[in-house]
Amino acid sequence: MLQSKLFPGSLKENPKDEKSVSAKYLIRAGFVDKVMAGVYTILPLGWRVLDKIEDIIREEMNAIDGQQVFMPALSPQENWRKTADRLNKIDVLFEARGANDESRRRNDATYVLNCTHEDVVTPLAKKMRFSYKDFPFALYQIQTKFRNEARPKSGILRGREFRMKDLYSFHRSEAGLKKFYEKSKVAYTNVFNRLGIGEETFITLASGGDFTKDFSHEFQTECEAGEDLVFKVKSTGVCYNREVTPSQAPEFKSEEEIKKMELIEGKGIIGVKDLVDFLKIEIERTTKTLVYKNEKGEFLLAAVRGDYEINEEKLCKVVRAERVELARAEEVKKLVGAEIGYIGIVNVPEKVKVIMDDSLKGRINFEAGANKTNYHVVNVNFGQDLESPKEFFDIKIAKDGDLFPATGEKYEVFKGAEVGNIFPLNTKFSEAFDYRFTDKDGSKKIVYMGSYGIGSTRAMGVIVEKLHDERGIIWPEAIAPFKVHLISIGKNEEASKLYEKLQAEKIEILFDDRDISPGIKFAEADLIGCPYRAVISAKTLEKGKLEVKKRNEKEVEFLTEEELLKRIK
RNA sequence: CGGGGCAUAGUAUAGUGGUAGUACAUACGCUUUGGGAGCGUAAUGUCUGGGUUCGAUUCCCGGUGCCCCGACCA
Repeated sequence: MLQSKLFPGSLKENPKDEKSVSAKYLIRAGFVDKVMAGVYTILPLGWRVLDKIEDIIREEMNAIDGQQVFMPALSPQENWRKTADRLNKIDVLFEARGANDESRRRNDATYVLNCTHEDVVTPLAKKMRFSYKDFPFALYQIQTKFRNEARPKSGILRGREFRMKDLYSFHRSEAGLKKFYEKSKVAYTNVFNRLGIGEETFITLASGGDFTKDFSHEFQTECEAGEDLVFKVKSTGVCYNREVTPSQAPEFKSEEEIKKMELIEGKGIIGVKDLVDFLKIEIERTTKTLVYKNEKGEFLLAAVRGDYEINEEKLCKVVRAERVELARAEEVKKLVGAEIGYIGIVNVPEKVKVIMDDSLKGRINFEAGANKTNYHVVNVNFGQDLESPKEFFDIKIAKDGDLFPATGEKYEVFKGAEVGNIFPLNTKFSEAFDYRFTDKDGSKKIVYMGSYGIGSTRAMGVIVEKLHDERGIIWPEAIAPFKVHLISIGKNEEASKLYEKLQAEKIEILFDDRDISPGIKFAEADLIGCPYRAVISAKTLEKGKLEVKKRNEKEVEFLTEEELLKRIK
């Protein structure tokens, strides 16, 4: 490719307002162009990279017998109503309909812009495959997804429209699903290794969300621009996403006499921060108590140490509830007789269930709401002012500094960017679409499914986040837009010859044939980040050699054309 | 979803109730060629709808969009 012909060709101004390195470099070097928040055009340079990333993904999916298909971006609303009314529940779902009167006169239907394809692939599979002989099988596609994100961020790391590989597997049994699920982990590991981010990408246990009660597994790349917090158990290497991290609070120790409980008026003192300032005590001494309601309308109190937050998903598991939500102000008042803000774990009405987090355990002389409007109590002690509960639970959101309960070791905590995720869907979608197969004995059995995603555009962004220096991007050879960036300094004729020669050898080469100052050429070559830079100038021609430099090395070498060819082939 | 800010040339910005300026980029000419070159010339403009006004790019209201912080993110 001649750089004089490359679109757009010249450098963009350094984009202001872009905080993430990947957005800055990818925009400035002309890999992508921002159309609006979270929506990007992939430009020729970017497409060359993305195409290679997706080829690698494709090869690994084919290796586990995935068959590629291409499903539509639009789908009928009806499909999305079948699964627990996902049409109304998925808060990132877009719809599409005629944009003007004339268009709507022709066809006034409203469609869903797919944000994932379980709701399309399940009816497809159901139409085609229904004998036990047909299983297992897996379909995948690489496609544009649409998600109405509240806040797109960091360039292509999180967009409203992005490309994703999604694979769906279908099995006769849970065991079959499990087996394939493990195979998919290996395939994913291969993908990220080949993309050059394998060493910093960790399989991370995460919530299955609405999809499944089991854990799902995320592939998290350690990355400052990432949006997830990953907790790693150093002794075993197991990683947890913050949302599911088992957490034990570091003990809050205070060697002191047990004091008498004291009622303190603190009108308008609501919230942990107020309390800390007002009572002049450590935050660990305060107690955060919230009133929840489960799906049956039963109330319960949940309490954590003041420096923690409650993890509602953990709370659900502890009380075996489908879901919990915060009780409304009037409900709280009716239940414990005090306004929100003064709720505590002392003087709790008999009938109300209290779930205490283990961060409360072992404290002496602590604070709590008095369950009396405008009052708090201090110097509260288990055994003296309230019964010590039979059991403490883990219902808090983990934070940096927490310990892994099983071994007591401190977690290593880092920010991660989720480049892939895999879900054991089990029978969620097959039940919803009534997808069953006929087994050997003629009986109808439910199909087990899994879903497996890799965001290819996000992966491209994460790779740049990981592989760059102060001058620009450093692409791994496997996905670089070109292998060689040839630069001529005043000697275009000689360079043209070499360019044609290398092209004939099927080397991917970008030739900077522009008549501009060498400084620009060097700076731009560093920014674009091809693995090899070759320079032809009066100086090199004198030696009869080329100056060759690898992007990730400092030293230059002088090689003959043949030596260069040998090196890069 | 909550809070804050912004909208002027391709880009980044200045300024004004009456004629809109600068830089970079672009085009042309001359010079220049190993780490983001110099001089000269030229072309290019106020997001959208309404209101106030003799007159609005400027003031007011709505819309749209963008940015930042937080919540959310199967």
